[in-house]
Amino acid sequence: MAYRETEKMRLRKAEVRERILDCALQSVSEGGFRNAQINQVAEMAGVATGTVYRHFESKTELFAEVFRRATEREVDKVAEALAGPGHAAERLERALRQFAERALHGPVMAWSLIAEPVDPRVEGERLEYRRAYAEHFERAIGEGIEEGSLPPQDARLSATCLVGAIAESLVGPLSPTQRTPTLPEQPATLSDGQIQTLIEPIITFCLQGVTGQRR
Amino acid sequence: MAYRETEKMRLRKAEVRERILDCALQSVSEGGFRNAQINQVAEMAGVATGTVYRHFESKTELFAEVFRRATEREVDKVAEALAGPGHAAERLERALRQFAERALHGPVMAWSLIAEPVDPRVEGERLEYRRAYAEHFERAIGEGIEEGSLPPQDARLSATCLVGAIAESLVGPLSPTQRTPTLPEQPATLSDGQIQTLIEPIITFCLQGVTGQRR
DNA sequence: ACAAGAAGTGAATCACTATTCATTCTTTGT
DNA sequence: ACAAAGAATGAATAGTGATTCACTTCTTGT
Repeated sequence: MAYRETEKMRLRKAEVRERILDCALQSVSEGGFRNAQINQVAEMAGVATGTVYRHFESKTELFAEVFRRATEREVDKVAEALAGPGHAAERLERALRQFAERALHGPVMAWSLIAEPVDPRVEGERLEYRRAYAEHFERAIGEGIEEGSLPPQDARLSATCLVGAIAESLVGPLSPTQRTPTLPEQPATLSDGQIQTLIEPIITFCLQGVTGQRR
Repeated sequence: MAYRETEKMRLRKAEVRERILDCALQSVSEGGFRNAQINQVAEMAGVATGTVYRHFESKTELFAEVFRRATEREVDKVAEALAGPGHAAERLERALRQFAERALHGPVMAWSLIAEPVDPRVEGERLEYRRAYAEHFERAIGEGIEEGSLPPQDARLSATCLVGAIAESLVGPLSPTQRTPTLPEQPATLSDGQIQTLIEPIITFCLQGVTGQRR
């Protein structure tokens, strides 16, 4: 009995795992899930193909985790915006803005998270991701109803509609300009001005949907 | 010079093509795009694998056409609902109801059209499909603004939000219950009562979004 | 009835990559 | 320094299902 896993090794393994995850994330944020390959990720991370399998069950599992991670960042931002001061409607507005602005600034990743065709296992993560958003929105709406700043409504459905409305209106602007399928996904970069013009009517629609009040 | 394509042959070919298309459509409506295979479709249609390729460039092309077809039916229904009598808001309501009810009654196909991960070529069709809906809605909203029954707004964005909101709120109810990936997609069948309960708040949100009026 | 041209056939092939695993390299405790 | 236990390697493999194509069958005009 000679080798016993030591702290040093545990750390090193964790580092490698982390590096693989980072590289996979980067790969996705550059070319989407479609163009992300294990060999390529392994090379980026400076490890052999097989090593990836020492750390992740399968490609799917790896990318599911990548998705989860990228997602958490985004959801956290929205949660943060919702946690700030103000009435429910104001907080929702901040959160929706946050969501849209971030998406439009990192179009490839956003598109991958929102709309890219992915394998079912990853699609499962996407459902959770959307549900996570919806839950945050739902809570805020629920609070709004309680404090009387929002009319009574099915908070869950409204929240879902919010997520759908905003995601859908971003899909067009985000979707990679159609090209030769072999070329990497092409992000549609937008100016800040364009971004604002796009966001305003979306926010209006969403808030009206929730408040039932013209704005 | 002996064989000259004749009307009879043209018809027969068209029939075969049609049959293949029908079978592919049925295959999708039973198991989604994921589980649709060329061999299987060929068998269903009573032709050899190769024959499929005589009528369609590739699997992708075949299923893109399947998607287009299924889609046209749905879009037509919505267009019909929008074409009826009444103010813009009433017509929109009818159309949204139509959309949601149909989707919830044919959940596998609806899920395939709305949310199933599909290959990029087919995804392209999906974008068009969603755009087609959005265009119809956009027109109705535009008319509403003109006739003064709806407040001024960016009709296109509002329309997009409508599509997103309704599609998103249907994804949950439609999405196949997670099971062994090899088993066919499992539709979540809903009672008429459940369907109505689900639809009501969605409609409310959507109409409020468009009208800015509590209902 | 014949030959030319198409359409149909389906077993064999191909393409694509995720995954494996026999081998080599590292780490650890004695 | 040694042996035991992992960890890493990456070339080879495997699984999947789309696609091909040499051959057969059918249609048509003469």
